Amino acid sequence: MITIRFPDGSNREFPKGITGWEIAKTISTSLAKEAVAVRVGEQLWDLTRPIDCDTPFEVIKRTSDAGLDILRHDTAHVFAEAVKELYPETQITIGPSIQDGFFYDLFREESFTPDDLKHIEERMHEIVNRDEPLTREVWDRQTAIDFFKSQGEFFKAEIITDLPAGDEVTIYRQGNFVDLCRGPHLPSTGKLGHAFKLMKIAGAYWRGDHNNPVLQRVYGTAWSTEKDLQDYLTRLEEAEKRDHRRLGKEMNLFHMQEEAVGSVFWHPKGWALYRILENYIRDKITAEDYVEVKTPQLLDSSLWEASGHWEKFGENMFVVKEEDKTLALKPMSCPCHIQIFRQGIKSYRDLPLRMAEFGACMRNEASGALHGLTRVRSMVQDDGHIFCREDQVKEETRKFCLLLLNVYHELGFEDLTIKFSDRPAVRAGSDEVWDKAETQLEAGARASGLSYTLNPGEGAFYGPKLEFILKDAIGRDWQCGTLQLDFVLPERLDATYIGEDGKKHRPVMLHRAIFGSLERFIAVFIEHYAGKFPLWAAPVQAVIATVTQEGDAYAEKVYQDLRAAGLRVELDTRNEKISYKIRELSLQKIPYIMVVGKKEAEEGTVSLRKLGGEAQETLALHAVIDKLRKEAIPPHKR
RNA sequence: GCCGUCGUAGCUCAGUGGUAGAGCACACCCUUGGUAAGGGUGAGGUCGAGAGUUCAAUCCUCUCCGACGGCACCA
Repeated sequence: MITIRFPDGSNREFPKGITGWEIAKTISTSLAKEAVAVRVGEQLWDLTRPIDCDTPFEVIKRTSDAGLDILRHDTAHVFAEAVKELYPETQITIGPSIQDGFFYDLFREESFTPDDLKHIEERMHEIVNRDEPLTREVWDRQTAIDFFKSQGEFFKAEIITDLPAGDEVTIYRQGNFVDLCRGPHLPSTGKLGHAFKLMKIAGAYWRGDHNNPVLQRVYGTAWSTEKDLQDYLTRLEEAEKRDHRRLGKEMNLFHMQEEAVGSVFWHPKGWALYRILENYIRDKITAEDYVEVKTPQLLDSSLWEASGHWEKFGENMFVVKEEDKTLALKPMSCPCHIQIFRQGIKSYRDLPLRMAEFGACMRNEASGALHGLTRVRSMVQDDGHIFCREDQVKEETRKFCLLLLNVYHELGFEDLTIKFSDRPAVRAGSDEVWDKAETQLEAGARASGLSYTLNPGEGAFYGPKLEFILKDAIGRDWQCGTLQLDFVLPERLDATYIGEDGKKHRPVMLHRAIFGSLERFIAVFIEHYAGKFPLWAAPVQAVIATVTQEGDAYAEKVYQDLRAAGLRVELDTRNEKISYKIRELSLQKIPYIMVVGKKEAEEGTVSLRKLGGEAQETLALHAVIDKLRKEAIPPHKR
């Protein structure tokens, strides 16, 4: 007999060699039905694998995270089996589970088409219906390698060859399909169910290296129930509706075109939003004793050579030849800020010196990297550099973190994660300097009450950094804010200050941004609010819409009064029915519609309708002005 | 940059080896209508660019440009 310990702490005895599934059945049939695997000690095991010794034990249900993971992995196997049945010449490589589903990387001369995916998906459903048992086998390594080679599966053979020497080579068999896999898997394909769907085909390099062959990657989604699948597909649709590229067009905020790839044409409403956010952040940093500067965009290559950018990022810089000179458009503002710092002699009394710029930067991003406003070639950073002494790093870090948290909070973002990236393998500066830098940056982050995850080895070559990551509506993470410690640039560009001792010292430089780029942040802002901006940030805060021409004169007065009160309003006196105007203005996501007709003109009122609501309230004109003015106060002035 | 898909009216999209169509938007007319689409008429396109095949190309082939989805990249 063996003793099985359950998660609630209870123990029970079972005969040696009992399977996890059998144990689950003794608890309840519904649990056994929900079970996809079991946890035996630290490991996840197949339901059908015999258990030989005393162990902590837990049933993994299909709805749990670990369970879903197994389901998705199983779906990948069923996918691979279907592919091998339909297109036997295909080599299969890896097929892991990922967020919301799985992917499988395939090698085949011919491209898979969307039609092929349909056929594969149909075959997958058939395989599920066949209810093929999955069995686990432990193979000798060389046997496995030879087997896969004999099957023409050279990628698989390579994977096995590269497995760590001590690892067991386990094989899973389902029907005629044999695959290398760590497991665990469901007892049979029938248990998988039908809540999966193949989504798209993409290219991916073998082992993620662009020197390797390109494989065809098929993405699929898989869930424990068909309802979950449906919900997921609905979520995708909803996310698409708030895609900033779509809303940018629909709301007439901006556009992009062939002649300016990677750059933005801001339309009046988009530019209004841009200026509102720029001015907001300007207010915030001014209150924190930043000084704002503006530096050149076109600079001689000698400066970039001195700063190290030429060597390290030259490929991403736009270069301009001018007679005997070589100039480059700035990809970032830091070297320029050091030039300002270097003007005149700085004293330790001048530190910390917080220098900010809305810096227009150009980076020659790879064409495939461009994406709406989130990845552009021409952008404006809410850049800033804090020049300080080493002993001021902690306090400056703390201050910045608090400012950033406050800004994100005021703008409505609460879902924030932080990564602390420490020294990379290739770096400048001594270990002693890095020790100090990491310790202080960490201490500063701690002092602000932030929790963060470690991102080992991902720091910049000149110093460790904090990355602030927002989650957008589609669930994508966006790195917006950043704080980077830099001991190298001040050295390279020879920034000094005079210390208390009367001698020259090197300042430390903190590179920092809250939005990152205005463009990217606006994209995130649009998606976060699905275009329904808070009143203070809405480009057009209200539209006065007339019912008939009888209301025109009064509507004009309302319009002028609202404008005089500092509100961004428009007047809609078109010859259209009021319901038509309401529909159109609602689709434009105008926060308030003010309906003005004969009745309102006589009473000196407006009928106010809030976006998303159906109820209206009729208020005196002055009351409406008060109400909107109050609501339109930016968060930092409340 | 790489792999794949796509590019037709301002927008969303249909379509065909014999030089094109819908809905919305736009213009004009009728309508003055009270909270998510009133009606009529009209204008609008070198079918992304270039080359090739063909009697004939928006459609087939190739090259280029761009967009989209991934991959790689993201100081």
